[in-house]
Amino acid sequence: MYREEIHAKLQQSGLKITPQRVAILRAVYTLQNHPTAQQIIDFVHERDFNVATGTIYKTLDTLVEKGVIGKVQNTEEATRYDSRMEHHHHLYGDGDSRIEDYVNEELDHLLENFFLQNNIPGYEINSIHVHINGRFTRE
Amino acid sequence: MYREEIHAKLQQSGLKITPQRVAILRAVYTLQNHPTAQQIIDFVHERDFNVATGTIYKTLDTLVEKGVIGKVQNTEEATRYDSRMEHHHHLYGDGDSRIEDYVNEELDHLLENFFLQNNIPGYEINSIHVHINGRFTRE
DNA sequence: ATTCTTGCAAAGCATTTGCACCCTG
DNA sequence: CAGGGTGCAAATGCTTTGCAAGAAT
Repeated sequence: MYREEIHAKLQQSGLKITPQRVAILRAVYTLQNHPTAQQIIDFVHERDFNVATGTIYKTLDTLVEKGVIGKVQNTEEATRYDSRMEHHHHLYGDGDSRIEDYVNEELDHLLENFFLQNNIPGYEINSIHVHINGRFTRE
Repeated sequence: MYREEIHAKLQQSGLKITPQRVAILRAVYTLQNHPTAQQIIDFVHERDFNVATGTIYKTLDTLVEKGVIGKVQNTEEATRYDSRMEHHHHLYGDGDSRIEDYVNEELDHLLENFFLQNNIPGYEINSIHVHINGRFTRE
């Protein structure tokens, strides 16, 4: 990803172009494997210059907010436990801490068949969980 | 969930039956909405007796390990960022910190159609992300 | 000047760890 | 008395926050 493209991305999102943002964005694009904040910090420190930890976190938040980059989906709260042990999926409530179980064998078969017919080279599937995001319209 | 069932669960898993474990397990079964450790701590303190924080965490870990209860899937590390903004899914490597993107429009359509035909009462879907767990057999 | 950014260090929170004690077979 | 279980408090690790200083328009 070239400097010009990074500049363009920032401009499109309405953010000012600063050396810190350019460096952070370049780190995210360069580090392929869904980097953590720490990996981004290390990369920036090595390749560019010192950027404060707090700034990295703030900047990453800003970039996610503006839709320039994404976050790998996690519950982003504390770990939550589950009393159901059968295979099941989850419904997440947007802006809601609710998580409901979703059990549907037909869906399981559908996915199983799909991946039997659409083998992923170099990867052996163990299990598939569907994360459904949406809004609860009851209770 | 009755005391006898909880005792049976513990016994089946080869764990000793202790008041702490019974109380924690009852909390997980009673608290419906995928409780956090903190919610379990509060519940136990209110309904039963004081159990040390460290004990709750250790016990929950043990119960998950023995397959008595589950954890809601999260990356359980630090937040990870994603440079790809198109809709996509993720391949997770078991025992591997790798996360790869999986892009497949056919899968997206399949899921979309499935949920059009299988409406979830009281819930409005915004987005669907498939978490695929498995093993990378390359690199 | 006003607003947006940054640096820095302290604070916050969820979770883990180390160790002493305890109980049970 | 050996091993598993627990309590407690300190430590860890990731992330956030508050505030003062700097840069940009």
